[in-house]
Amino acid sequence: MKLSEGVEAAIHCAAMLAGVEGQGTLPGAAMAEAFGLSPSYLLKHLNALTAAGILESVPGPAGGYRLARATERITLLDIVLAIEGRDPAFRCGEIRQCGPARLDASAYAKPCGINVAMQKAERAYRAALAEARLSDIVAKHMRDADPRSVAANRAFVERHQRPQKSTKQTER
Amino acid sequence: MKLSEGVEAAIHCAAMLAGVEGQGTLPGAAMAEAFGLSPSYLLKHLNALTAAGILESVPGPAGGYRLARATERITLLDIVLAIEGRDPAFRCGEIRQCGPARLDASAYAKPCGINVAMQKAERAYRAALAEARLSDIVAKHMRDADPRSVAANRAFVERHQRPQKSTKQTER
DNA sequence: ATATCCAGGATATAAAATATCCATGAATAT
DNA sequence: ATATTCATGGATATTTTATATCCTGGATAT
Ligand code: FES
Ligand code: FES
Repeated sequence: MKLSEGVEAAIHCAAMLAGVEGQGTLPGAAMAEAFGLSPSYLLKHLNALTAAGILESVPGPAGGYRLARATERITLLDIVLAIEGRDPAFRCGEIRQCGPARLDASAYAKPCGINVAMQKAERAYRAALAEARLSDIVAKHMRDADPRSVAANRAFVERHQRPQKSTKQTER
Repeated sequence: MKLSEGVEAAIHCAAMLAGVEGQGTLPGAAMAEAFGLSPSYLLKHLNALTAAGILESVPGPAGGYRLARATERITLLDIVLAIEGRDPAFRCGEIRQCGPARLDASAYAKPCGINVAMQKAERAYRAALAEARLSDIVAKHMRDADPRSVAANRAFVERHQRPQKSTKQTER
């Protein structure tokens, strides 16, 4: 049981994107630099977040990433599932019927008790993650973290964000 | 996030060992055969369970494994931690301070909010696993599972279990 | 003494995570 | 329209981890 490092990176990026104004975007390379990560690899995770509908991507110059919906409607569970996949951590391999004395299939109709106990625990895990909204994370950071840190973060997005200018704004 | 297959094997073995009578033991090779697993690899996991104090091992002929304590005092959490290790699934890599604009260390004194949210979810997961006692698993199996299956399991341990005879019993 | 079983280390293979590179395509300026 | 710039997405390499096997040594009952 081990979560990939990409999960941490993805959450940090989402939290940072929460700081851009309006429809502005933030290039992936900038976020990679901000956290000292390899850009090429981070893009893969950002890609996964985009595919999951958590982020939106804007190609071309002045492009980048932005959040696809409000921070109140993005949870840590959304991000974790997007990066780690939606499969449960424990998977019943049905090894109970892999022995030499295999019975008729009807004897294994009911799901095994081990699996239900494991899935119950995993539901508790996911429920806890679903309670953690991105808005809570950023709010708590603003309130509790060191002022120098929040100022530095704000300055960083201020410097790298790219306001979406022409078409999209006039369309609205 | 993915649990190793060894976890399922370990739980099944523990449940099977719950069926042996008294101080009797069950050889690891027999359990490997019962679940269609590679014996050499299963021994590694059983070894981990022994090191964690969940099982006891008896060398020599008439040797094997037995539970180290009552089924009421063995939880799925015990087994999962023994196989997967005690480290948390999510580890804060402190990438917030890996960027180019690293501040003074005092700015990162407080633990980051992302980590606390993740650890909170993991505590919920472990708490749920700690609620699941091995005695519950076997009781539920006896009650709900197909009668043919429980009979086959009982017959299997009956055939392979090895009663501990001489010294240990006379000592007591 | 012999046969059986576990413990542990060394080793080999398979799978997955991590990291890098290049081709494609979109927006802007000329 | 065309060329240029930039980011995305897919394809590819490298590293780490999990899985599986093998062998030696120690312990115990027959
Ligand atoms: S048969 Fe093993 S967990 Fe379901
Ligand atoms: S700094 Fe990234 S999770 Fe703590």
